[in-house]
Amino acid sequence: MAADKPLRADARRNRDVLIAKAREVFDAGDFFDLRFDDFARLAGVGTGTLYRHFPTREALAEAVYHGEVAALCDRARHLQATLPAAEALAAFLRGMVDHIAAHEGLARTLATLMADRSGALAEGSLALEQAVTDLMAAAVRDGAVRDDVDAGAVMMALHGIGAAHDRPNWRAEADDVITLVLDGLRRPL
Amino acid sequence: MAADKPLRADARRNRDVLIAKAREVFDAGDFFDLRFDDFARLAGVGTGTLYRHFPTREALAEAVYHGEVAALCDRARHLQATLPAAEALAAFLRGMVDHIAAHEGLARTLATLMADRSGALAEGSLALEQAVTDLMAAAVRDGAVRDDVDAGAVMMALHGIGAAHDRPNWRAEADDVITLVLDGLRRPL
DNA sequence: TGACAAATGGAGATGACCTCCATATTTTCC
DNA sequence: GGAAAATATGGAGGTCATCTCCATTTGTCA
Repeated sequence: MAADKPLRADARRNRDVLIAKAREVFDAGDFFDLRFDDFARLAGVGTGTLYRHFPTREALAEAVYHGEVAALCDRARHLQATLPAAEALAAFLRGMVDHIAAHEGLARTLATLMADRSGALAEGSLALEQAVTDLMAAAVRDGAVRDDVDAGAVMMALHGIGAAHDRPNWRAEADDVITLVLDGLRRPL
Repeated sequence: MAADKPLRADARRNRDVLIAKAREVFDAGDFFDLRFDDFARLAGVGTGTLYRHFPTREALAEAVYHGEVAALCDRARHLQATLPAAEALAAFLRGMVDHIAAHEGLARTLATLMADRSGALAEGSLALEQAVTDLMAAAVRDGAVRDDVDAGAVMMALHGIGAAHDRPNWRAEADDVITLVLDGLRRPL
C-alpha cells in the first residue's frame, strides 16, 4: 500500500479525469443507471483504460472516497485545534450530517457500494475512524465523555445515517441520532 | 397491496419452497455467489417460475424479510405486555443485537439488498418501526424517556448496526451503540 | 368428466462486463 | 535530438448471467 509506482504522465492524467468524472456521476446519483463501459466513454477514455485503472466499480468508489475522507479528517484536526474537546466532537458529528446532506448522491452511492461485502471501502474509513477516536480521546481526557465506549460505535451510527438517505424525514432523524449519541456519551450519572 | 389473489395450490407450494430455500441460502451467506437461475434449480423449479414469483433478487429478499419482521414485532408486543416500558424497550433493542448476531448471513444479505436504492425493503421495515414507536411511546408516558426524539432515529442506529457486520469487533460495538441510544434517550438533566 | 384458467420450465435472445493485443505515447539513454 | 525500450491506450469481440416467451402440464369448477 505504500509506494505507488510513478505513473506515466498520460496515465496519471487519465486517472485524474476518471476520478473527477466519477465524483460527478456519483453526486448526481446516476452511477447505477450507467453501464460501466459507457462510463469510460463518458470520461473520454477506452474501456481498457478504465479497467486497467479501476478493475471494479468498488475500486473507483474507493478512490473517490479517499478524497472525501481526507477532507473530513482535515476538518476534524482543525476543529480539535480550535475548540474545547467536547465541542469539537459535537461540531464534527453535526458537521458530518451537513456534509452528507450536501452530497446526498455521493453518500448514497458510497453506502451502497460499501454494503457489497467486499469490505474494500471499510479500509478507507480507517482514517476517519482514527479522527473520531482522537476527538473522543480528547473529550475523555477533559472528563466530558465516558471512557467505556469507543469510536467504533459512533462509526456504526454514522454509517446508519449515511445508509438511510431515502427516509422521508432523513434530516431531522439524522440530527436526532447525533443528539442521542452525544447525550449518551456524556457520563451517565 | 391489500388483496392477494387466491393463489393456485401448486403456485402457493412453489412460492413457499422458494422463500424457504432463500432464507436458507441467505443465512449461509451464499446468495451473491449464486446465479439467479441456479437458485431456481436449487429450489427445484424452472427459471420462469422463479421470475414470475419474484422478478428480482430484492423481491425475494422482501418476502424473507417479511417473516423476519413479523417475528420481531411479536417479540416487541410480548415484551411490552410483560415488562415495564423502559425495560421492554431496552430488552427489545438488546435482543435485536442478539438476533442479528445469530443470523449474520441473513442480516448481511438483507442489508446489502436494502442499500440498492430500491427502497423496497424500507417498506417492510414500517411494521418494525411501528413496534419501536409503540415501545418508545409507552416509555415516554412513564417519564423514562425523552419525548423529543422519535423512532426513526433508533431505526437509523439499528440499520447502522445491521449494515456493519464485517467490523472485527462488531458485537461489542453494536452493544455500545445500543448503550448510547438508551442512555441518550433518558431525559438529559 | 370435460373444458377453461392458471402455472410451469427451460431454450434461447439480450446485453453488460471484461480481456486482449496491435497501435500510440512517453521516457530513457546515448 | 533521436532511436529503442517501456508503458499506456482503446475498442472489437468473447463470455456469461439475466430475463422472456410460449408450448405443455397441472389444477379448478360445474
